[in-house]
Order: sequence, then structure tokens, then C-alpha cells
Amino acid sequence: MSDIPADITHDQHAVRRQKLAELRAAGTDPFRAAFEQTHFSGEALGAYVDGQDNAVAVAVAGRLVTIRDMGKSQFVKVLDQQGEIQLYLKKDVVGDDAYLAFKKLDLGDIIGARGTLFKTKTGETTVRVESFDLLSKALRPLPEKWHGLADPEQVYRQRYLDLVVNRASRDRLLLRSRVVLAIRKFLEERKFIEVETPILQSVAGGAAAKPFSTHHNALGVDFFLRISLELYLKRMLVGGLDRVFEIGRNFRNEGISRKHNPEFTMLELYQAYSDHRGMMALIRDMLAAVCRDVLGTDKMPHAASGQTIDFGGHWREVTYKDLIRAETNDDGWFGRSKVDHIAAAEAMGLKVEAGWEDFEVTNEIFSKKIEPGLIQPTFVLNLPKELCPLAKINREDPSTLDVFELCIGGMEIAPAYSEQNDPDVQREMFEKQAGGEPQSVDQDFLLALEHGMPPAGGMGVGIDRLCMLLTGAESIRDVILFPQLRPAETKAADGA
RNA sequence: GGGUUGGUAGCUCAAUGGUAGAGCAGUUGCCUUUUAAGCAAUUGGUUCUGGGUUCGAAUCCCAGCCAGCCCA
Repeated sequence: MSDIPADITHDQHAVRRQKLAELRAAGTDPFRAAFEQTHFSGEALGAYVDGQDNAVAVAVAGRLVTIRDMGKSQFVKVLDQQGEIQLYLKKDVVGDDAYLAFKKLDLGDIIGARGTLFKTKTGETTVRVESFDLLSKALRPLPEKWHGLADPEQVYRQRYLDLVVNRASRDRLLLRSRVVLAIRKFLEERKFIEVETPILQSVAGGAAAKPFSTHHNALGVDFFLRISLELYLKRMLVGGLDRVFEIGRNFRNEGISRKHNPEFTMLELYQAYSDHRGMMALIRDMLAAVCRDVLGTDKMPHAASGQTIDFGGHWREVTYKDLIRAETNDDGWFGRSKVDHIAAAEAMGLKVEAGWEDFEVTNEIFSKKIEPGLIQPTFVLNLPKELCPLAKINREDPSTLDVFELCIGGMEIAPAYSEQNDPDVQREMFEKQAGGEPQSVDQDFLLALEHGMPPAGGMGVGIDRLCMLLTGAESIRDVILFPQLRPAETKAADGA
């Protein structure tokens, strides 16, 4: 029956190419243009009427991921966007020729099938296939399904294979889409307007990070890829868009780690006439809503700590200084010298870099010793003024800012500020931060501020980290479809 | 950038200096409601790359490439 030469049976790619050639020789198009699909798998499973076998007709399509050959009948499963559905093929029903053609299909082939829904003896809703089409021949074998694809390099480089065979990856990455959708829904209800601002920027501002640079040929100028969304969104506030947000990619030319990818996604939003206190209420409502939307509950387990994170309960509020005082057991911490701070930090087992400012030494204690322990949603208030030059100074303690850092699951999830709208103070902060590099001050932004920006609360939410939290992913790579890797020589696709 | 672990069949993994194996997948045969189906037979290897040690290297040594983890 087969025309597969014995000397190529070990080479699955060659066997499939042979089958492809046979299909073409028989006048069959192995790469169809379209298929009239009536149901996704999930919809079809839901369309079955209890007790009424073969009452509902469906046409489903997807990738063949399981084949159970019973001789004169077959049970197979196809995978589509909604998951898997079982198909049942009977020689008597589809006819001898079609049945023979079906037997020549391979795991990984993409097919479309028409038939009716019924329930098998074991209770699985299944399509009793009347006819089918091969829609796209797979020339390469799928990874083994039982163990999945385990090689992390292949998982990231060939994510499409990971998505087909690793259920957990698929669910995790699909959840990410639902998170973003839930955020859009929430913000839309709160009258926020979604905008898009430039990625190519002359001055990459809004954060302290090394940018990527690139070149525009026609203009003959260099650009940076943005490191934050902030300064352009605030220009929208000046322009009268009182509630704006953007969900977009930022690029930072820094190291890659479990928590860092060179390109990552931020939500930034700005609300005129609000402040950081208003942002606290907003993020609380937003995260509770997102969590309920994607997980169906506002309580979720946090594996690393063994705790249950409760998005619906009371969210702790504590100042940065109180946390530091408690951690160092030193009420007079902020009155002491840099030398004392360095000694104390080193005594805690932290490494202090030579060039660090005093506030950086203290902040190292915060990020290494305190933040990892903040599992339940915690607003860390009144950060030291050196940490962000774009926020308003706190009136009662001018060494601090009207900001919060929201920590959940031991990670920074969202910083928020009462936004600085005094152009003169803002210029001063920028110049101090620029340290004598005038080209790194965004003069155009300062010009905008001089036209008057309403008082506003603003916030940034790291979408990747939020998804790590919600999925329990230990690496940012697990919530990014194609995380950055060193370029590798790809296996050449042959045209044989 | 530093430390560390790994790279063996399409995939998941064995093989601790002496002929490179298994399961799945593939190929062939049997089975018309199966559940990671089963049974039987069978194909398949530049052991990441390049050097070195040795009578003999997947295994030991050196360098490189890629990846994971930890640190910076």
C-alpha cells in the first residue's frame, strides 16, 4: 500500500516529503486556501445537546495531535485556539478511499472535518466525521506530546512547538491576552482613552535606564528606542486628554535575567485632577477586577511563599522610611551618615558598589531585604526624593515624594506618583539628574509643561511581572512569547 | 561580565575510559466507541564544534558556540 522507500523510513522529514509528493501526484492540493469552519473546538463541545447524538452538525479545523488507529475506525484529536476536540472516523461512514487517505495523515497535519456531535461510551463529546480535508501538510514531526518540549532553548526559539505540545505554556500565554483585555475593559469603563506615542525618540526620558539607539536614514539623525511612556503621555494631559493610557513596549539596553527582558510591556496611565492617593484606589480596583476576570476569584495562591494573595482584602500602607527603620532596627537611620549606612548594609550581607550615593545604599536594603518579603499587596509610600524626578515633593517631609510603590508577591508591580506639573521644579530635577549632560534633558517636554499641565496622578504597571504573578511563572520568559535570546544559526528549511 | 550546570536518535531520557541504548514518534502487520490505546516486527546516531590525553573517549583535559540557574 505504501510507496515509502525503506531506506528513508528513519527520516520523518523525508517520509513526509514523500507523502507530499504522492498527494501532489494524485492531484490533491496539500496546502488549501480556506475551510468553512463553523465551530471552534470549545464551541462545538458546548453545542452538543444532551442525549441527542448526531443532532448537531459542525465543521471544525485544527492540528492533528493524537491518532488512535483501531483498524477500521480511528479516534483522533485536533487542536485549535480553544483546545482539543476528538474526531471519530469510521470506514463505513467516510468510504474506503477517504479512509485510506486519512490513514496516510501524520501527527501535526492540519485538517478540517465535517460531521455530527455524539457522545462516546466513555462520555467524551466527539465529532462523527462524514468528510474531511487535509488543509496543510506538516513536513516536520511534532515533539513528543506526553513529556512535552523540555529543552528551554527550543521552547523559546520555536515557541509554536511549545504552544502545540505544552498545555501549561499555552494556558499561561493565553492568560496574558486576557489580562491585557481585562485592563482595557476596566480602564474604558473609567473613561480612560487609549493612545499610542512614539517609540523612536530623540531623548529617551521618563526613567533612568540605558536606551537602545538606532538611525533614521532619510532624516540623517539618530534616535533612541523609548525607555518609558511617561513624557509623551503627560503631553496628552497638557493637550486636554484628561485620562489617558498606553499599553506598550519599552526597551532597555541592560542585562537579561529571570525578571528582565530587553523589551517589556508597560501600562502607563495618567488621570488629571487625581493624585497618588487616587491612584491607590484605582490600582486596587483594577487588580481585583483583572484577577476576578482571568482567575475567577480575587484570591490566588503564591507558590514561592505558600501564602494566598488576597486582592480583595485590605491593602497595607506603610512608608518607605518606616520599613527601613524596622528592617535596620534603627529609628535614627535617616539621620546617620553614608559611612554608617554602608557599614550597616555590609553587615547585613549586602554588596555596596563604590560609586553609590547614600540613597542608593539605603535602597539596596529595600530591594534586597524588604521587597522580597512583601507578599500581600503593599503600598510603600513616601519614597526618597532622589528615586524619581517626575513626582511631587511631599509637603510634610520634603526629603520624600508623593508616590507609592506597589509590591505584591515580593515584586514591584506598579509605581505611581502625584505628577510634577511645575515646569521650573521639573527643569531643576531634570538638570540635577542629567548631571551636566544637557542633551539628555527633554526640553520639548518642559515647553509643554510651561503651557500648563493639570495636576494628575500617574501610574505604571509592568504587564510582564503582573502576568508572572498571576500565572506563578518564575521567569519573565515564560510570559513573553518570544523572549530575547542570542541569535542562533537556524536549521535551514530545505526546499527539496 | 563572573561562577555553575547542561548539550547523546524527530522528542523525552539512559549509558562514570572498553561494541551508544530505551520509551514515544516513524515504517510494516492485526484490531469498527478508543483515552499518553494495545500486540508483534522493524528503521534510525558527525554523542554541539575544534583540538588534546589514551591502545581505546559520549565519558578525562583545553578552547569555542548555545542554553538554564546564581551573582553583578
